[in-house]
Amino acid sequence: MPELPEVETIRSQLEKEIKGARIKDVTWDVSKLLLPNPEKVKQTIVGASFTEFGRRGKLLLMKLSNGATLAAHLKLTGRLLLRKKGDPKDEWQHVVISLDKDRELRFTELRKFGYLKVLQDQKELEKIKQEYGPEPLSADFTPEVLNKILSNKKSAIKKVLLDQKNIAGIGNIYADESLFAAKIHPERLANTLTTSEIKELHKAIQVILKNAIKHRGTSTDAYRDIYGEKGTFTQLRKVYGRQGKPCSNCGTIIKKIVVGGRGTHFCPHCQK
DNA sequence: TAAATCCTGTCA
DNA sequence: TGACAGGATTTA
Repeated sequence: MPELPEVETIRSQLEKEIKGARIKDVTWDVSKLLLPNPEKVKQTIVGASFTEFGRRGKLLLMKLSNGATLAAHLKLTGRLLLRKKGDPKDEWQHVVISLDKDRELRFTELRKFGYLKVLQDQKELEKIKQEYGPEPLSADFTPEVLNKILSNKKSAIKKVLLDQKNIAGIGNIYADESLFAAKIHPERLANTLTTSEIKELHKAIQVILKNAIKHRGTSTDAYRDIYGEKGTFTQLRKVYGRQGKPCSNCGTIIKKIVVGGRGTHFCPHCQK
């Protein structure tokens, strides 16, 4: 599923390919994917051009020349694909943003949980940005900041990592992978982690997210980049989706349990 | 805090 | 053929 590394991959690819591109038209066949409503989206973005591609957590922020921002959340199965006019229709294609030079930005969504949302102005953009916790790859995300986040939370560390209000951009794959790398059991209560464990976890989060970006994300499921290509971090994951297989570190069989209602993969021997 | 909700392809 | 997966929000 698209988490921080996947959205960051899409962000940088779009920046490279369509910065400055002008929006000519928007068409759709599922209204609920366009917020606040399709007509408003069309009216706002047609005629404008893309000036900047940003990201906050898993939310892609496409800034426009008219001061508005088109925000995209891909949830579990959303894709943004860059195609040429006349290319064969993509699977689950529901929104097409027609650009200059016969290009199309297509939004495909199998489960229809994701959305494209117009943010009218800077104020609306800032309001949404501040709903998230720190960006885990920014300079102000330090072990001390992580310590502060965890110290007053009496719930499972896995749950705390998934809450976007605590840290922005970590989803099920990278939560499990980070906890494995830090040798921390996913059900440990957040406020019981030692200083050195927090340091390890902080490092694991940063190393894993950076490496996943380098490999253009993980494609265990529907995720694809804007060219329709799979990410290659899939081959590097140690626990996510590897239940029943041996741990790469000790050979113990990887277990899958449910934590906070989410499938959670870990090594019962390595993670304490 | 836990469960239901949205949605549909995949798997048992 | 029914259970399951899952991000974020809503409801119990």
